[in-house]
Amino acid sequence: MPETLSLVWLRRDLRLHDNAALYHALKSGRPVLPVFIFDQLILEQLEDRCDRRVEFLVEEVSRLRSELSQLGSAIVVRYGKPIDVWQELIKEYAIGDVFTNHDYEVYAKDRDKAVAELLAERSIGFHTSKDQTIFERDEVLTKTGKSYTVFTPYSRTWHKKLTSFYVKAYPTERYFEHLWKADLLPMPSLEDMDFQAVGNPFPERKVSDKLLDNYKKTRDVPALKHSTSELSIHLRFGTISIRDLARQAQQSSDKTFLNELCWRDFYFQVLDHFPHVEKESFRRDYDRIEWRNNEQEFDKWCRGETGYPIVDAGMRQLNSIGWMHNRVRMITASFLCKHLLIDWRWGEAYFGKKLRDYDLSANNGGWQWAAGSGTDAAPYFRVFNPTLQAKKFDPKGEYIRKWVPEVDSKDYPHPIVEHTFARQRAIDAYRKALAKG
DNA sequence: GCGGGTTTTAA
DNA sequence: TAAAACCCG
Repeated sequence: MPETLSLVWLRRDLRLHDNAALYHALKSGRPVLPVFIFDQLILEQLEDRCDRRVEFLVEEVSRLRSELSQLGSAIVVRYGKPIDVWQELIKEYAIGDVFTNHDYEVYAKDRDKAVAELLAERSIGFHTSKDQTIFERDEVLTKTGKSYTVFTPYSRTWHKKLTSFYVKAYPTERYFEHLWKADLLPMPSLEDMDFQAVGNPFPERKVSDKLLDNYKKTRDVPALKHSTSELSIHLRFGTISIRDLARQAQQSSDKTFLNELCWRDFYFQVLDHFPHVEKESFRRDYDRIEWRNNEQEFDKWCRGETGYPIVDAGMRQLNSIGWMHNRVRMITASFLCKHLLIDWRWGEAYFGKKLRDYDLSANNGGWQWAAGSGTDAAPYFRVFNPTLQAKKFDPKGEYIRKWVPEVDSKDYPHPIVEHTFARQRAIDAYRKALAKG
């Protein structure tokens, strides 16, 4: 009779340090074997066969594999449909319990439910934990027990609740001897999954105290090297612990970065409580807006050829490195929704395709904020002026010239639409949609 | 078996 | 942070 194991299913928590599910598995009294599944359902839908996210995953899973090997243990890595892989694993291993961390996306919740049911049929326990957020679901509620839909009151409650206990790391290291003793197991390569490497380096998985102390000043200056933490990809895949990071941010004199982590929790709980936001506007009457959805204009926006330098710089940065500075994300998003009157879902999907740090909750929250259709939205008649935004946040035009070197030449296109006209057109379209009600 | 101090756990 | 578990004389 083979030894009964506890499996830890890693998904977007690719680390052994301070991992809730791993911790609980290690304390389950059974030898622990980690598992990672490259989800065929997601990967085969990616159009571009050079994808930084897949590349990052391969790199990081491979790193975990080495770490575990040094500890005398192993990780099972498979490519396939999650439910099929679990069918295989049930046959191959004597599984007592499965441990994993919460995921808040609709697809993920359905997937986990299906796997939990499959395991339940064999009397295998499925235990889930909070790990990627500081507070989730119903941990931050109004006095009347309702979920917040406006950030400021949410953040007040969030910060009040944030005692040192909630940012304490799970001491997994103490129980590493409970890892199952096993030899290295094979893992699929990027090529096996029909992807190719881009090869550019990923940002560091740490942040300096100096950056956090000056975050309020630097974070809106896209021209500045390391203007922001650039940790988004690590937060996306859990290669950094949110608790370690929050603890560090809490100790900083400037609490701006900590508040950004609060925004992150906010959008996770919005998606969890209001799953309709994935496809529809949070405020449903915003889906009555008659978008122009001009495809030629959309293509120009995608390529960074709108004739608005800050917008073009942002889009070219995105296309070139798979990342865009957050200040510029707001400007480009606003421009698409308001100036071009293109459905926020088109822009959201484009960012989703290109961003190496793509996260559904944050991306959707940001886009719905820009469109004005979301939680905590500014009134619709407030339309970003891209020229003023550029003057304010890139006064010397350094960021613009880095990504749009031909900006001062005659080759640079004329503005795709005149600002004052576009602004009024947007306000009229919004007013018309929202008045019907 | 008891006081007390220290470590671990809780999520 | 607070309670429980552990350790030691």
